[in-house]
Amino acid sequence: MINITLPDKSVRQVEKGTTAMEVAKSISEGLARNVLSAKVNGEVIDATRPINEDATLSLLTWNDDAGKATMWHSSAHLLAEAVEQLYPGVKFGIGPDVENGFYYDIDFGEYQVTDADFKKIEDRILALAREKQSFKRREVSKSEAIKYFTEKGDEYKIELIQELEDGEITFYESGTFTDLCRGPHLPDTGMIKAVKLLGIAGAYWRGNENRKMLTRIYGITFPKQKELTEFLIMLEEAKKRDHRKLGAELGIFTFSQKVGQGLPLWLPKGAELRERLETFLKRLQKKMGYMQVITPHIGKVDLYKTSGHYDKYGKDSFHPISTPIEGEEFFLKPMNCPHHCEIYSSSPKSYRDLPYRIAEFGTVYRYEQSGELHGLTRVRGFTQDDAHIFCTPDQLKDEFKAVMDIVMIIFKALDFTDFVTQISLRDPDDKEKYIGSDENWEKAEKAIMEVADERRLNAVIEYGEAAFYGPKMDFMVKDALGRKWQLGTIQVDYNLPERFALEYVAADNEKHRPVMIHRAPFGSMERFVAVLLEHCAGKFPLWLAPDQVIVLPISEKYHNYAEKVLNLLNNSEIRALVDERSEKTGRKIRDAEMKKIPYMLIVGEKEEQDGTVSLRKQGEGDLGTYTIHDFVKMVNDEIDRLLDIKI
RNA sequence: GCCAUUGUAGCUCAGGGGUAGAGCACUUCCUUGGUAAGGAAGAGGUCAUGAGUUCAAUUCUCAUCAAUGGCUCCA
Repeated sequence: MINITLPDKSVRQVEKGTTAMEVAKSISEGLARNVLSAKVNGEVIDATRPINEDATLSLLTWNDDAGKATMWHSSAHLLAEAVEQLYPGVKFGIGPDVENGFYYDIDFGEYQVTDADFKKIEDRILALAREKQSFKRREVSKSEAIKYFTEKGDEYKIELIQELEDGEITFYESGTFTDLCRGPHLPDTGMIKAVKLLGIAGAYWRGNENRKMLTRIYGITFPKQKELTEFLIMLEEAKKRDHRKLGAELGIFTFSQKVGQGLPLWLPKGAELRERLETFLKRLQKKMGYMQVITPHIGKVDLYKTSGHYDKYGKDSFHPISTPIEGEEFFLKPMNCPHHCEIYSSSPKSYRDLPYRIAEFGTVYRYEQSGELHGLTRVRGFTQDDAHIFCTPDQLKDEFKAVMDIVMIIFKALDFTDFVTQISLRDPDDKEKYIGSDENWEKAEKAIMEVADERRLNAVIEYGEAAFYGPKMDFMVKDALGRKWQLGTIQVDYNLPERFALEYVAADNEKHRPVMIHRAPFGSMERFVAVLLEHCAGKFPLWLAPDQVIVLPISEKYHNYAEKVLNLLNNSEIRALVDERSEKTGRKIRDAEMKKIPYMLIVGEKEEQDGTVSLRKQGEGDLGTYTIHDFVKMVNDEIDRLLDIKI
């Protein structure tokens, strides 16, 4: 007998070799019907696998992320089985579950699949699911595994097997399809009731752009048709929040084929919005001891040879600009740091001058691959809310923390509560990608890890994601479709100070090397505005809204009064306008609602007589009558509350 | 950069080898109306660009440019 501990801490004694499914059945048949897989001693396994030792057990259902993952992983196998039946001779890469569904990478050979094939494949998947195929797990030897796929003629699987240890290889067989797979899988495929293939894409085999591109089919499945319908509605809703759509509708930005790919044009309302964000950050930075600087958009090629950017990115970047002088070349600046290093070294520095914090909304240009460009989130010309802090090694951690404070203040002011902190370190197996000594890297990485520790941050650590000159702490926020974007970034750098031979005179009257922090709390104005648009679905917080108030006169007779209200609002620095079209009130309200203007003031005979306004809030409706004075105070209070920032 | 899809009015889209259509938006007129669409008329397109096939191309073919979904990349 063995002891099974359930999540409620209750313990059950069962026969050795009992499966999670059997435990579920002993609790209730209903539960058993919903079990997708099981977590046994922390490891997710098939619910049908025997448990042979004392264990903690959680039964996983559709309500658990790991349960969903099991369902989607099994769905990937079904996709493969369906494809293999419909298109004999195809070869398979890998087919895992992902955050929202699953995919399978498939080599279709000569056949060119398109989404016109989807219906046929979906129907076959559902038919196979209805067969209630069970997944048979079996351990195979390496030679046996290679033999199977050699006979089948699937070189991708053979390549995968060759990298595995003999003794750890398992196959799962369901219906007519057998796959190299670790599992786990569903008890049977009958639980898959709804399927939708979401898209088709090329994907390099093993993520290597020098290898063959396979066809990746993305899909998602659900235990109920209704959930699929809801998922599809959710996708439609997300599209409405797309910053590219909202940006056009609200007059924030546009692109022009003539100006060029990835080069955003900021429209008046967008430019004003950006200015408000910049002013907000500038004020904050001033309080925190930063000084604004301004540097040119180009610099001599030598500058970037010194910094290392030329060697690293020169070939794949905008090429240098030549001049009438033979051999003279300038680079469009891809970074502000080299310029800022030169500002630092423009005069001798004493330890009393440190930390030396210089900030600039610096516009930079990077030749991103054409396929990478994406709305405002990935562009070729953008403005970083950049700053560089030059400090002594002793000051590093406090300075780093102060920058984290700025990021948190910004995220709080804009209600970004759902973000991930990521610590990006060097890839220990590929040090060639980075500049600088091991010693410098170790110091820098240690500093970031310690700060994260002291702040009790629940950070994700990613190896190989560091900048080429130093490790970073990044703050990632999701867009409407759940894609993650890096916004804020803080980087510790011992290397550029060395390359630029930066120094300060310390108390010991000797020359020392400062440490440098690169930081951009917004990341870039472009990406930040994009994520902000999606985050608030175009309904900006009052202090940022391009138009805060619209005055809606009931008829032409009240235009004079409307103008008077407008003047009073403008005098109080409230951004307002009057809708003087000869339309009915209902129409004016609808249009203002669609434009997402936060407040509507309806004025007619009653209001003119009393010197009041009838207030309506976007998305909420009628709020009653206010005096103009009270309304102005209310707006100002709301803005103060939103910007109530403690430093 | 790679794979796939797409490009018709400001926007959303229909159409199709014989040089174009709807709704919304826009302009003008009528209407002066109290909390999410009042009525009428009008204007607006080199059908992304360039080449080819054809008596004839916006429609077919190719190339280019751009967009979309992924892959790779992201200082």
